[in-house]
Amino acid sequence: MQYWLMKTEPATFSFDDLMKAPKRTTSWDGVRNYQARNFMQQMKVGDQVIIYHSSAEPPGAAGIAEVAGEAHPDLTAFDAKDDHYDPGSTRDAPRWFVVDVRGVEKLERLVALEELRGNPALADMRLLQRGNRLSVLPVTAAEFREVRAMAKRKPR
DNA sequence: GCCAACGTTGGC
DNA sequence: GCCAACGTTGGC
Repeated sequence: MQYWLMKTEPATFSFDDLMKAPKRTTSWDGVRNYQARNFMQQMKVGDQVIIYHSSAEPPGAAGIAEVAGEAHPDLTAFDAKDDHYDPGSTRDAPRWFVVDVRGVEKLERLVALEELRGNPALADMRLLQRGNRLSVLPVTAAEFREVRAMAKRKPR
């Protein structure tokens, strides 16, 4: 089993939106970055995912999800009217993929980015590396456990 | 293959 | 709204 972190802007699609979705599941569409795509293609059913709220006040880890369906073509790339349309992706040769993500549980509290940065146990977390902009990132098992543990403790 | 211009992400 | 840190595009 592997662990991941996926970013979303809660103003567009929040963790609560995921929990309210049919079967608490949604296709994670719109990823248009090759490195992020490659990570999604590595995901297996049952992999655990931290859902992270970006461009939020405050930004931080909001909830836990799991991979419910492995990579398959992102249909929004074929739709000329969609914001994420890419004429370079065709049904014969899809360029972009989604995974299906199922909400598992909301964290007891949002663990803010600032607090993640302040935790020495997370010093190597990829999310916190300078200049990181990837919307899909691997997380180690230890980092995953630590973020969950932080949500159960009082904020510092 | 180089690299300047441009677009995007995302924290602040 | 600003801007650093990217990734992408396209001329050459």
